[in-house]
Amino acid sequence: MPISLSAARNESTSDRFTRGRLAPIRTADAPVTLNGHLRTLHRFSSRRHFRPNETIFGEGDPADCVYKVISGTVRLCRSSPDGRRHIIDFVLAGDLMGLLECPDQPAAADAVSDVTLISYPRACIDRLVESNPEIRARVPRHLPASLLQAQHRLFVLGCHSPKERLASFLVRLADRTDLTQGERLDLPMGRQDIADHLGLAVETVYRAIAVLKNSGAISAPGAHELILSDMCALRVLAIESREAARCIPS
Amino acid sequence: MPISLSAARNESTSDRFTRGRLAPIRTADAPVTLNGHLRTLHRFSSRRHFRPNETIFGEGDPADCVYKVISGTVRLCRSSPDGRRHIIDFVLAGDLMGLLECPDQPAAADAVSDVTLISYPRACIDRLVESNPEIRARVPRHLPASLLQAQHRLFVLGCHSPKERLASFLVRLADRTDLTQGERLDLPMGRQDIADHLGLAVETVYRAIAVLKNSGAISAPGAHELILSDMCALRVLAIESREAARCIPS
DNA sequence: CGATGGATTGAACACTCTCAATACTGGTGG
DNA sequence: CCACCAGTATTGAGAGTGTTCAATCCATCG
Repeated sequence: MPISLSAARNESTSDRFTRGRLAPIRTADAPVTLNGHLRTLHRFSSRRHFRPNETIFGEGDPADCVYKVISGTVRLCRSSPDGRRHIIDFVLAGDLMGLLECPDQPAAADAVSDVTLISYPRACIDRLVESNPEIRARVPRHLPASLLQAQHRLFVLGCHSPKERLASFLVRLADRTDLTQGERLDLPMGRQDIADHLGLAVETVYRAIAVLKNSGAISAPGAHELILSDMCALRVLAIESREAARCIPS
Repeated sequence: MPISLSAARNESTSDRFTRGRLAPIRTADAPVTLNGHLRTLHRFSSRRHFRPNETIFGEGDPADCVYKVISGTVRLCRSSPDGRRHIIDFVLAGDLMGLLECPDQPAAADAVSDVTLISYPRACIDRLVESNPEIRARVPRHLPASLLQAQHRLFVLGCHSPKERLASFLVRLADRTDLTQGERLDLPMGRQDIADHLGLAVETVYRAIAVLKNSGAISAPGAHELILSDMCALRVLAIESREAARCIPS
């Protein structure tokens, strides 16, 4: 189960579903069951808080919960015995993680910044899903999205230069946070995290940032905030394969 | 005759199908419906053949079919306008492709070797799945597996040296073809394909192969077949993160 | 039996990584 | 309030590795 479905821009689905605001279902006995499960879900869910760099769960831990990140940023990483680390993805506020079915966590999760999340026992979720065709039809939409996302990142790691990787990363982050042109982009993660996410050395990340700054595509008021002044240029760099360069200048 | 013909055939198939020739679904008589769907599926499926390098479908084509590869090997690739190409994965005989729900193909597919496959209209599959809980329970298992696989490859591309990437690739190929120790591994794809899959230059692939040969881990009777003489060493190289080095010497 | 395209190897180069040094920053304690 | 400290950010220089360019070999095919 695990891995992160961080691509979950499907907020509407998850929100409604976790908060029990679903419209009543018309099939014979479904409503009762559904409400029962929702109650159970609510009863067993718990809100938790983590400090920066605190571990939420480790690689290989039993994957018995689904999490919804309320605030803060989480990183999902895999590491090899010799210390190399790869950050599969960052999970932002509003995203779900742990949706992927799998007996134990395929990646570790730890807090990048202060994190608040709600954990739901997987069994409850499963029952809820089973008992309700509507939910069933919606939840699995996350997977295809994550898979597409992963494939795109494979493309990036396989073919792109540091500058392009960074642009890719920034563009996606901006899109995920509904950033409007010129607004400040919050970068909760450190440079090392970015490096491990993009398959680069930290210094290379700094240099890529410097290059983008010099070219005028971005500016950096602080280490943890950027202004993407030229989204158009960034999108061109972050070659989005066939939907390439669909550039909408401000 | 190649592409246009096949595309045309595709079209007509799906057209006919989507024009509502299907029996309506009634929950009551599921068995009947199921059989009906199976019949429909059979009627609209078609067996097709492709020569090496022939295109099966292109990136962005409407994704209206699910394919089962009967024989041969297919490569799924994404490419950027400037010619860089990444091979997401190879599809081997017996594998399914096109299961991912998505309006249009996120990657192009073309034949590596001579390929025979059967295509099923997606809509048929969807109805079949909907109408049968057993099938429904099975089909979606593919996705989590693919996602895990993709995440593992991200790790490989992000953190591993050419030698390690090659080892990873070979080990997986061996595992997928149920290769027993010492047996010949068939490598249907060319060196360039391997390079594009591993995010390396062709020459680097040659050199990685040379290194593995010199270390005695593999030997190469021909360009398209290898003998993995030391699977153990290969698995150690192909650091499989937490299940690392689960080495079972012959 | 040339020819074309893939496989293979060599050498030079470019780029990223590594190592190392310096500058910030927030937090702590005097 | 300021000095200090630890961790992170940033920049520089050199080394190593993968890429690029170029040449050769080999096999399949007309």
